[in-house]
Amino acid sequence: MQQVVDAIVRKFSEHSSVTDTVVAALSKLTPQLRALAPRQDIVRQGDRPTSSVVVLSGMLARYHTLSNGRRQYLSFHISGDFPDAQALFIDKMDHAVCAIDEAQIALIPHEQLRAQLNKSPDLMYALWRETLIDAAIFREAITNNSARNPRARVAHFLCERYYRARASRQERAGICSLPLNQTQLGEALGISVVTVNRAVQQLRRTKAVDWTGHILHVLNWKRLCELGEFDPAYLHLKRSPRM
Amino acid sequence: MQQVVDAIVRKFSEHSSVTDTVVAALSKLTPQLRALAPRQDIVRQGDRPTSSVVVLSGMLARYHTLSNGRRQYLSFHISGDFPDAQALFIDKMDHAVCAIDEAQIALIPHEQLRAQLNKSPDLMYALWRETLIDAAIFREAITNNSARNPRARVAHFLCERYYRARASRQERAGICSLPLNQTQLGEALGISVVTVNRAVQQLRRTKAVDWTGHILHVLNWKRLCELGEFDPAYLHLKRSPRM
DNA sequence: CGCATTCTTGACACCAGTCAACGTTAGTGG
DNA sequence: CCACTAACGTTGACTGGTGTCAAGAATGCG
Repeated sequence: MQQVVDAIVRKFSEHSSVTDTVVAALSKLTPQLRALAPRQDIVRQGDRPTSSVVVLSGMLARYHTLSNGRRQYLSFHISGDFPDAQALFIDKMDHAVCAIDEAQIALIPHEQLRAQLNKSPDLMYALWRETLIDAAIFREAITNNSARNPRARVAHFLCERYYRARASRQERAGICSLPLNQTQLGEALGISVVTVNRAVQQLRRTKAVDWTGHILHVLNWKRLCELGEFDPAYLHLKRSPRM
Repeated sequence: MQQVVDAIVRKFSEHSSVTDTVVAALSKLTPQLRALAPRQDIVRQGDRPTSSVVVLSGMLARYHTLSNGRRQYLSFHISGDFPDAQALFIDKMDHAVCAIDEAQIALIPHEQLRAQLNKSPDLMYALWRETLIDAAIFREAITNNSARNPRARVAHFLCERYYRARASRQERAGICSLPLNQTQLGEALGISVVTVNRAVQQLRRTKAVDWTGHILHVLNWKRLCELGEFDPAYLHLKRSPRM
């Protein structure tokens, strides 16, 4: 269970001051651990979850399913993230949550979490802030998918992934795990696989970044930021990680 | 001031149970009223606001400014909306807020609002829920701007505007105010003005909807929903308005 | 009435989607 | 260890949708 508290504390520390009372409140939780297989759904559109998911390892994603069956990925989540925090206050899921690769998660019953939120306002503010930053990331995705060409779109996406991985201090410098395939990236960015492929190759040629076999190599962070017009302000971290 | 409480109560009632204690807490606020001219900014990217905006009348919008100067509209807001609620818990604005047409707003000092949130958990949950629904709308915008063709994109946008206007019970059936021009709609949906124009004309030909001169006429709601693949579930309203 | 803004239209170029084939990689079982 | 397979990445040819540009029509406001 310590593992769960640690993941949440580390994540919350990125944007909030985590006091002892917050840690104490989190320690009262008795989450249930669970392993997910690649592509396994943990929450479906229309569900009314009674527990909140916390990612411990691996990557989870949220997605919409369109009437033609197409899938639109909305966000990707790593250790410490709450991909369905909203379900605490909104009954019905308007999107689904699935695992991208093998993932470990914790399930916290809503009742338990609500009880601790009521006892610790700081915990409540931290989780609220978490959901607000989530919204900021969605806004940036609107802009990215609406106003940038495919190359910039992919570059921006890679910037965000790498920056958030660095912020979580789980990865070595210059490298981060990115267990997606190009089809899925296309479904996130609103472009076809072929276009993703050509954009990735263009980026490789710039020597700013390489992405092969689930590992992202950042070779020239500054240049990659320029290519993606990336400004991390929208992530609202207390301090920038060393890049 | 009653006007401000009314607008907020009406809006919160759409998704939450507004108890007497919530109304009492809201009545303690002493907001400052302000009129905005069309296109006037009220919050700029990078600002650290000390008050929250509540829309009383007219339409406000949030937008990103890109490095090339282009503008990406992120959302549009009407009476009762809190377009910068996030600033209560996130210092620095990652986007700007402006008026679309002539608008009346109320400014509530953060300190005051925070004090009342602490006194009334129900108020806090209602505002939190408000921000969560906001996020759901952003997610839908990602999908709309990434996965639908221009005609469906415009149709979906019109559906959302009309549905939210009906939910606010401020407009007559069949009609709602939409004080945008086609250029702005293009900047919201990630398509060019010319493409917006052609999509609007296609929609007119379907006899499902007409949009001329800042007034949206919905002629065939069911057909419009089909054209826009619109399902209002993501708005998370307690009860659907009569359409 | 005159001007500014917005809407509308057509011509044209090009980017990105689709389709289809092929290459590559990784995992599986014999 | 190799053969087989499935998933994924890559490429080219082609098409069509969407952006850009530019001009003209309509609308609204002073």
